[in-house]
Amino acid sequence: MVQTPTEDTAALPKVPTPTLERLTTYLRCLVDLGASGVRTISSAQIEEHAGVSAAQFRKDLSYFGEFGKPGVGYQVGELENRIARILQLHKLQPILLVGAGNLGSALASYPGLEEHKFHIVALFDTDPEKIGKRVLGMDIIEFSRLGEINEVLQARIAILAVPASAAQAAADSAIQSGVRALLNFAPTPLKVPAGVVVRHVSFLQELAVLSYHLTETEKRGQ
Amino acid sequence: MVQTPTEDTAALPKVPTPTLERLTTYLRCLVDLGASGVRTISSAQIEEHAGVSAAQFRKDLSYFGEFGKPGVGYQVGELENRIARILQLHKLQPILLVGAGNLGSALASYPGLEEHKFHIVALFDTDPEKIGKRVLGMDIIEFSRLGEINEVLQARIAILAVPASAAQAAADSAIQSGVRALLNFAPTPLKVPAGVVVRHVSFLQELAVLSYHLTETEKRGQ
DNA sequence: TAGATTGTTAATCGATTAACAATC
DNA sequence: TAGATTGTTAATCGATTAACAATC
Repeated sequence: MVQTPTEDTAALPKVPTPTLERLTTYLRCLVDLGASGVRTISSAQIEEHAGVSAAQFRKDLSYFGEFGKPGVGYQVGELENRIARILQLHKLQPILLVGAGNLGSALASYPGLEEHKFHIVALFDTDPEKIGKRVLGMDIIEFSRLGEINEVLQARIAILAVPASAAQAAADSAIQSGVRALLNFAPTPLKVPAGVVVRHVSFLQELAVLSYHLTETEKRGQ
Repeated sequence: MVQTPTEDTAALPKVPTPTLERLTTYLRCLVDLGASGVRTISSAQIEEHAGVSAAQFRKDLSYFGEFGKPGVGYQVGELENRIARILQLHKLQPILLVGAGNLGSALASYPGLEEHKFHIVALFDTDPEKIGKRVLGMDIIEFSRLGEINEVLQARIAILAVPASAAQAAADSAIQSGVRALLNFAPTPLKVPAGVVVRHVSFLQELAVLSYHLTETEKRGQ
């Protein structure tokens, strides 16, 4: 196990994305359990409450260190804090929201955003009709001013709730202004430089997958 | 390869979920290419336009039959139709929407729904303030009437855009009324009987994954 | 101490990628 | 026919599950 001199950080095993996604599930589960007075839990109890196998839960945590005591289990409060810290949910995250249509406005007022320390700090749109109108106490700002505005705000995350035709331009501007993570609600893939992370949420894609499974279950049932 | 007598259908190889998700990407790509006058495409061109490798594309299609001609490629229009058919996007799909808050209303008016033959046929909420109000020409109906209403409508897909606390009850009612596929926007896992498919969309989960990656890229960059 | 439960290693499973024979 | 490109098989990669030694 000789480390080559050029690698100065002992490359930790890369964390699988499904593991990261499950962390938020564990977190919600822990918050719930904590609220109902539970102080200690075992991986078996997580399995029951979160619907993720005990083995999977322990494996997931193992990417980040040791969290429990053999024979005892995990401290609810402590585990909650440590997972929140891993996901950076312990400190305020400023977020840009591009697109102030129906979806954008709904996302801006999504309950739980603030609770998870996500804070939408600016709202952009290209529609002159919308500029200056207010959503949740924020002015809607002309999209072309994104760069200038984010110079001050320094947000690193942007949500794109724009039509497919506008998505790439929105992404480019955001990245240009320093954004390094994009949540894309537009039904189109984005091209981004290395070092920028994109997650894509597609309402229609989800429905299509369900639609496929519908006929499958019918066939089986029939 | 002797078929046991109890298995009356030659169990087709199960289609991986990622394959189904990519089908919608191909579809969009094909629609775009078709609109710009392209008649024939190769898997290599799909790779370029859709950002999915040519090998992956061919493998994905292979679950459903043969679609192209060696040495030639695929007919854009034909492939488009066949993929739409696989996903059942060729016939109207009635959908129930439970929850007429900000998110529910935004989803109801999502552009592209109708284009993909998804049709929201009823909108439910428990809030007495909202009952009878109209969204997109539809009355908002008291949630307790879901069963009675769907007896007539016979929708098999429901979208849940309700708070976490109401999600399980909404799912139960929908399933009771004949729904077999659920798209869950509530930040909580659902318990459903076998034969019911659930897809879960979690805005906060997506943001949390991005948030994690942000610090990772910073570490690497640093 | 004995019983419980962890963290980790090894075995399994499934999806992606690469390679190529078949064929237009 | 020769060149191009498919559909499929085999090799690789990565994630999940199972098993268990370590330990509270």
